[in-house]
Amino acid sequence: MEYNFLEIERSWQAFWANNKTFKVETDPSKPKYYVLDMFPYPSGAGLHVGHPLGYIASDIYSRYKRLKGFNVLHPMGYDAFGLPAEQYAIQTGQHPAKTTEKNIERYREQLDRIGFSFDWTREVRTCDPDYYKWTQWAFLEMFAHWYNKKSGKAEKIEELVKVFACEGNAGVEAACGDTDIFTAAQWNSFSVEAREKILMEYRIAYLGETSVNWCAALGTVLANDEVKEGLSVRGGHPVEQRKMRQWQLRVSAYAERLLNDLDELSWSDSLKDMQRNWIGRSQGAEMVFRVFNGSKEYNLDIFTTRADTVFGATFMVLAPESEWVEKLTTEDQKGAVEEYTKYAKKKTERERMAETKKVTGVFTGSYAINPFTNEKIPVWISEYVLAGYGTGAIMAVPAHDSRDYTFAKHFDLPIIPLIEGCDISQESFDAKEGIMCNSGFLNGFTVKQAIPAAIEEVEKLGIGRRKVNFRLRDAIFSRQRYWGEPFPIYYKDGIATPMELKDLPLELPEVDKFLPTEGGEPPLGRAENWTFGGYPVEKSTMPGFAGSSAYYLRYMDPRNSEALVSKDANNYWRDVDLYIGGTEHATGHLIYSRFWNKFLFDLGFVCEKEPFKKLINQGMIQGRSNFVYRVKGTNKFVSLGLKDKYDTTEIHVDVNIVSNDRLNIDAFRAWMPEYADAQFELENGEYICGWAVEKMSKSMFNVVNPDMICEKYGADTLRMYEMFLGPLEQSKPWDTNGIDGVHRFLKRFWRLFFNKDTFEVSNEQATPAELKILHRLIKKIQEDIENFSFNTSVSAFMIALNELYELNCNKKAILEPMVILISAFAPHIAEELWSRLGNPGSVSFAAFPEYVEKFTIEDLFEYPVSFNGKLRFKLTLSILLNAKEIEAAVLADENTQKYLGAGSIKKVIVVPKKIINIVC
RNA sequence: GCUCGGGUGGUGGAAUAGGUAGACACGCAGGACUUAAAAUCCUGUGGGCAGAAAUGUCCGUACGGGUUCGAUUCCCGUCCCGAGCACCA
Repeated sequence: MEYNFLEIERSWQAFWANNKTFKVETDPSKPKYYVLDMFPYPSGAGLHVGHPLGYIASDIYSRYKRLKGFNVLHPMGYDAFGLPAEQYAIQTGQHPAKTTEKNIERYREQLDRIGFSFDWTREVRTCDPDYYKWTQWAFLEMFAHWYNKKSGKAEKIEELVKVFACEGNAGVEAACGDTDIFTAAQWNSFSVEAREKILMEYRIAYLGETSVNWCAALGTVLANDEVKEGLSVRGGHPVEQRKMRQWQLRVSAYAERLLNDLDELSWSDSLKDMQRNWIGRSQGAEMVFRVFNGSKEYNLDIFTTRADTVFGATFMVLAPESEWVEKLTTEDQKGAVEEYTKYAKKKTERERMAETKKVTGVFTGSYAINPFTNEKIPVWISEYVLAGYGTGAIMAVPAHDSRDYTFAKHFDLPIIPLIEGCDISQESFDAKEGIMCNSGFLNGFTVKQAIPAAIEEVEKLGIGRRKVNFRLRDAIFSRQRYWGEPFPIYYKDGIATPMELKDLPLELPEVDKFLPTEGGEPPLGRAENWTFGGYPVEKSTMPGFAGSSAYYLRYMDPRNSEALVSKDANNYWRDVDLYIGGTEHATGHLIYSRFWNKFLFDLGFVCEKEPFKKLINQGMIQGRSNFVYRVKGTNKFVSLGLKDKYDTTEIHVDVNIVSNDRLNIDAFRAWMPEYADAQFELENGEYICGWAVEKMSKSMFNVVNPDMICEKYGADTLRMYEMFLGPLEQSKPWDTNGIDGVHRFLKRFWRLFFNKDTFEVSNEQATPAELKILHRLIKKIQEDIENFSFNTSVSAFMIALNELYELNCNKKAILEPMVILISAFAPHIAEELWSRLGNPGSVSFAAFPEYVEKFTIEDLFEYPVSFNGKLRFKLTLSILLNAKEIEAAVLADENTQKYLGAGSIKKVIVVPKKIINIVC
């Protein structure tokens, strides 16, 4: 009987849907396991064959865990707010909710065809008011809390207010913005506005002036991870720096915890490194320099990691945006400085990056005193100093910092070497090694000794202190867009006032157009009566990462109208055991989500301090493009092997009309009108196409649609082939060419259960040889799945099948366990065979077959290799026997004795896992 | 520039607490079945040399060294490819 995959897959998908096979409930009697995919943004283009890779892997793992007796939570939903839908709405006038709904429908159809074991009763959509109610709620909680550095967690702002009223803020150690010190008496005398202004500096969600990535084409600000090389990730529009008053999240308060807690996570080292790099902890010192502009004196703070090099600080540099620029610019220099700051301001991020080598700067006219040498040193301004890092000002040590070096050379400033024997004639000496010189009390110290010694001295002199700085900035949380979560904030007499939980969700209002208003306000400015209690409501919306930051919590209890997640549900499901998704979220979603979780953890709403215990990054699936070669100036196409004989143009051709790199000529002629009368020069009667690996995209004509693969080969083939393609975490091109092999395997597997057209399996007992095949497979599949080495498990299935064919084995005792094993990979065919074997219900909850070592010692000696009196045996199976048993077995083995000569063995050394050494 | 990965047949890739390199699959070649096609099955397939053949032999895991009885695997250096960060003081 034919393997009718279309019929089998259709009927079992219906079975799963009708029986809600994969619906889960909290069940304290069973261990939980939570497998999560990064939910997709439903784009209009639908899924291509690369998208499901991670979903297939997570589905295999989920199914495996179910077989192992776990209560598996495996949900799916949609990250439905986003720019493309809004851009599309601007162009067509269609409401983004409508296009999003349509796209979701298409995604669902495509996903359903692949046979995933999602619990769809838990589906969430970030654009659903019942969902974003809790996004807004979390924001309100952040608004109502501040970060106490003493207790190391978020605390209620009301408590802070009480402290202010009793003691002022001098004793408060908070992660906060710039605030002056005030006493209790002062606080109590402040106006409501003044108090609110101060509190805003403490809130975890706060409104503040900041330099943002402004994208004029999109009319909105973007997060750093939404900008790549000065262009917006979505759309590729230019992005510039601008100062704006925006909602922000005080992510930086959590920098230390975000960094430290990485250690306990089972994430790849490269991903952890990316986050460490992004958080960017650096240890050093903050130091005060006396500066004077001729009339007035100030204390200027700088940050350095090289306090040991103070003796070589021959000038200072301010960032052009620094507030110090105004204070320190003298009359003489005013014109030059203004010109320079204007120049620096109008430069876009992109231009700055392109010109990193160019040295620019201007002298302020002011001087500072080097606190160690007491020398008078000039204060300059240059764009190579960043306003957002440290204090926006540095002490420049040209001898030992390459940036300071180029600057000093360019403007002819003095360079003093501080390390014995270092050569600074061509470049600076940046390495932290060597013996100090020209450095007063530090002379003779190694650099490693000098750094702490210098900081100690600085602290002793009272001109500075130890300081840790982070690169991680607060997250900018406002977007001047329509299609996002509205802020539950209104402005009462100009004061940002939170709504209450009972007022949520604050739903998106209808607008006539999705463009900014003529007055430059965000699209919500078009909403009629966008007020709350008569007061105007915040007009910006939340960014894309808002809705995705806590969705894994919502899945635990998706229909709860009282809380984001109930205590019970959270205490049962706790955290995500396995998270699979792309590496592109390393510094965006995966940081914000961890921050969000930690915040809710501080407040006691969630019980785990980290959301994602284990994380796997699936590789990207690239496209494999095909080419035809047109002879220039003609409509003649020559096959790959002949193209060098002509002057040809390489033209992309739709991969769907090419098979095994052979062009379907009729389909090509029908593909585009201009090729209707194309001429061909063939090789051996065929047109061979060239190929290359490129990004999968419409313009390269290399997009392969999973629906098409399911139609032609079936979902089970698609699933197994995607895994067979190569290691999960590696990027690799999609190549439909190899899919026949996997499809053939499934057909052969199917036939094993049939005698001609009748389903027929033998009830005979299995032989040891057959059992060996089965148990080796069980062991291999189990190990492979746990190591996420799915490509080698597909191979293992193929090998086992070949061996069973050789033995002509169709015994139920062997085949039934194999059906269970394969059900994680190819669930449809497994269900069908499972039911034909006479089992009721779904194979999904069968027990994973148990591996039993049933083999004799003879099995161990397949490959003797001798060398220098040592004899080694490679074992095909790992040994559960202990060393003594093996030694006895080797000594008793006839073949070994014969091979080596009786009595010649002196010692048997067992190396774990693979090798036995026999010393003669 | 810094950080992290990775270089194995015509192709995707197996094999690393050092031990038969190239499993499995694609492709290709030959064959069987067929009026034909599809499907299916069988055989061969890293390279060189010798041989009618079985087979033998040498070379082969980016390149050059090293450790070792033995290196795709470990160490040092070089080259190339990919990813991330990029004036972070």
